Order: sequence, then structure tokens, then C-alpha cells
Amino acid sequence: MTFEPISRQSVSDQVFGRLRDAIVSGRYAADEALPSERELSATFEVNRHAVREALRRLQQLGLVRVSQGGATRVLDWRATAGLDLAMALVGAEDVLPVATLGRDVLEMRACIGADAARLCAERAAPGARAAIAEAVDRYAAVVPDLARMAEADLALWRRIIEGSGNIAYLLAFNSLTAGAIAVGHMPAPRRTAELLDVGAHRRLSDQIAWGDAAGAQRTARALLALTATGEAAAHDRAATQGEAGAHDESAAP
Amino acid sequence: MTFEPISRQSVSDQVFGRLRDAIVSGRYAADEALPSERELSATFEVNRHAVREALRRLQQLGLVRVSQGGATRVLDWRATAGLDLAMALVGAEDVLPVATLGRDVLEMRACIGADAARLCAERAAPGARAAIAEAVDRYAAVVPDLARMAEADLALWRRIIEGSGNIAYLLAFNSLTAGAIAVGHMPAPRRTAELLDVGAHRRLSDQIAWGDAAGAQRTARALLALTATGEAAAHDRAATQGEAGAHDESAAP
DNA sequence: ACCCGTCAACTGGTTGGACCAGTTGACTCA
DNA sequence: TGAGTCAACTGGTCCAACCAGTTGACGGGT
Repeated sequence: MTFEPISRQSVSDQVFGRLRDAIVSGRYAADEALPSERELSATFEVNRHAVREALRRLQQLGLVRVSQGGATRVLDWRATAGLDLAMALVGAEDVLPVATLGRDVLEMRACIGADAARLCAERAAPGARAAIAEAVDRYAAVVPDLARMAEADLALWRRIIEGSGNIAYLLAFNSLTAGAIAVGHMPAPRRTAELLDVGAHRRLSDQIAWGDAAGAQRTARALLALTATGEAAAHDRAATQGEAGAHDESAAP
Repeated sequence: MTFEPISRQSVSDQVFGRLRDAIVSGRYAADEALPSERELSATFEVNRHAVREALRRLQQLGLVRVSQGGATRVLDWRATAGLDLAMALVGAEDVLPVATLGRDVLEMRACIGADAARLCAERAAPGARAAIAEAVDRYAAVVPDLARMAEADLALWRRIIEGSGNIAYLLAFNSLTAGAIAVGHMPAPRRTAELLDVGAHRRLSDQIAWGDAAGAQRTARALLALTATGEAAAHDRAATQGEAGAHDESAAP
């Protein structure tokens, strides 16, 4: 049992969190006006500057639209927010209106991972291919320890995506892993099937080294589908249960 | 010729932009300390609060790490920034250290679009399928006007991604389109091949309506590859020319 | 000579208040 | 009835002060 560092949230962090949750959970309709900064600062009993800093962050996330003179209005986050919102949703404690977020993240990981493997086999620099082989070795070296394997696996995939030379994939990967939803920090037992398949990992690395784009894509797809489709199936099983959000997948046997 | 609205940048917006560009362009090494808030406010000749608001946005983007008492340090954005950074890079005027961003965005669009089409055919609600058919009709109705076709095409893909039910795809799509790099606002002539293929669009819609997941994926992949691989080829042709950034692709014949 | 506690000089965090600059809508006058 | 006006909002900016952590140099102890 390890202790996690105590998070010291500043005032504006807390205001940010509350407003974010309120918006994402749908408490404000799209295009509805948020209370004025002065009003919010009175409500939260903080200074107006703290509120303003929080609003800036919400603006950066694509959740609100501010205009001098006019009111600050809530945006439809499904239409305007970027992938970083997934990163921010980690801290959201109340039930999200999106029960499928865990599945969705895994699907995206599978999709991007497979294409990155393809591109990597196709055009990665020799150094990048060597780095991938090394990463596989490090992964295989910790083989009994699931937690460390998960960590090494993540590092390996980062190498592969870096090798693909696609910045967009890399940034998306950051978004998905920083919001450690389901992929990293919360490894459902289902993920062990993928994690334990050392042979497939090694094959993938070899195919990339060899330049076999189609093979690497196929291997990566099969490997990632182990977790992604499992999650999708689990979601189908628990479909339309309302409370079964993306957060309590760990209860599975 | 239409006039675009004049952007009224606030002071903190400008500070944000400058710091963002400075960081992304590599003027600060990773883990290097940014000047203190007081110093920055003196340099830019603005109030410290304006600097703070800008720093908050940088923090939200994953570009800096702030800690009370300690200095604000620059992060390695390739390791910590999310996909929203692509959105923010639109405003960056100086040459980016990433010459392939346009190609990368198109590759990601192709990858996600194809998978979304698959999922959409597999599990979209009847209403969503109907909405896609309608979107194709609207697209086909403006067929000679390339600008309006591009707009309708974007709306169609949004419908498809919404139909896939994958929130992560939807958010990523927002990130990619909001940063209108190459995909939307700046349609390279190469894109016309994809845009003009009305038949493929219609076929895609039909396959989704019919529930033909594999077919929809194949059609979408082929359609999106028209632009994506063209861009990749163009990048290969202009490889290692330094100045040939993602911004001036429109000069191609 | 070396180690370690102390403390001043940083850093960011927070507050209050004042004023500027746009937007909005009600209200007035032609 | 219509257009213009203006007061009452909204967010944007600034100043000044103080609180709360971090850092590193300095000096006294061993």
C-alpha cells in the first residue's frame, strides 16, 4: 500500500472544478448565461480574480465563451470541447452524463495504436525501431509484476507512437493517458489478457523492425482489441443501468 | 470576398499567445524555469493578474507546471500536452518545430473517421442513421460549390462520429476541426478529389444505414485516404526543406 | 572540515478596491 | 411608432498589500 501525495488545490482550482462539473453534468444548458463573476465570487466566497482564473481555464477547455460587456455563456461541450476534456474529467466525482467514457477511450486507443504501429513500421527512423525493441525487453523483464508491466507497456506504446512521427497521435495519446481513465491507472482485470501476451508484443516489435506495416497493424489491432472489445462487451452487458458509469469498472471479477 | 471579424485580443490573450509560442517553438528547454510572474508583468508591461491568467491557460494546456513558492517550469509538451494543443497552434504565426502537423491531422482524421464509420454502421441508433442520410443529401445538394461542400462534408462527418457513440472520437474531432489546420478552413486543392466523390459519400451513408460495418469502414478509409495519403506524399516530396511548414500547403498546383 | 538548523529573499496565492470598456435594455423624446 | 439616449449591468485591467510556500546562503554547532 503506497501513499499518494495530498493534492493541494488552490482556490481557483476548486472553483474551476466545481464549475467544470456543473457544466459537464448538464446543470447549465448550452448557451445559458453563467452567473456574473462578481456573483460567483460572492457565492464561492472567494476573490473575483480567483473566479476569473477558473473561467479562463474553462474557456481554454472549450466549455464557456466569454465576451466583454456580455455575460459568460456555457457552450455545448459535445460540440466545442477538445479531447483534453477527457483529461479534466478524471477529477470529476459526480456521475457523468457519459457512461461509456471508459469504453470510448479504449476504442480510441486501439484505433490509434494500430495505425501508429502501421506508420511506425512504414517510416520510423532506425533509432526509433531500436528504442521499441528495448522497450519490449524492459517490458518482458518485469513479466510477473502486473503493475510494472502496465507501466512498461505504456512506455512501449509511447515509443511506437513517437516512432510513427505523427504529432497528433502523440498529443492524443497524452490526453488519453493523462486522463488515466481505464487505460492506465485503473487496469481492469480484463486488461491482463492484453498485458500478459508477451509473444504478441515481441512479434509487434519485430514486425516494426522488419518494416512489415500490414503485419504490425494486424498484430497491434489484435492485441489492443483484447481489452477494447472486452470493455465494449462489458458495457453492452451493463447497458442502460444509469449509475454504472465509467468509474466503477474495477468491480468486475 | 468576405470580411472576417476583427479579433479583439485581451491583454492576457496576447501574453498567453506569446508565451505559448515561445514554449512550443522551443525557446525554453523542458524543465527550464520561466521568469517569475512579477518579472513577466514588468517585461510585458501588464498587470500581474493578466500574466497569471495566461499562465493558468498554459497550465491547462499542459505546457507549464506551476508550484507555489517554486518557479513556474516549462514542461516537455511532446510528453504532457494534449490534443487541444493542435487547436491552439492555429494562432501560432512563427514557424513551428513541427513541419508535419497538417499531414498528421489528416492521418488522424482518416484513422478515426474510418473507425467511427465502422462503429456507426455497427451500433448507431436509427435516428442517427437517418440524420446521416439527410446530411449526405444536403452535401449532394450544393455539389458545385466547393466551399459549401466542404462545410457540408464536415457536418456529415460530425453526424457519423456522433452516430458511433464514441465521446472520445467526438472530442478529438472537435480538437482537429477547431484547429482548422488543413482539414477545414484551408482546403488544399488535393482535398477536392475527396470532396467531389459524391458517389462514395452516398455509398458510405447506405452502408451505415444497412449496418454493413466492414463495408462502411472500407469506404470511409478509401475516401479519407484520398486526402491523407496525398498530403503525406506531398510532405515526402518537400521533405527536409525547413521552411515548408504546415501553413503554406495551399501553394500546390 | 563538515553537517545542519535558521532565516532572509525569493517564488506563487489571495485579497480588496478602484476604475476602464464594452453590452444590454428600458426609457425618453421627436 | 420610431430612433436615440443613458443608466445599469457585464467582463477587462490595474494597483497595492499581504499570505504562504520554496530555496539557498549563511553561520553556529559538532
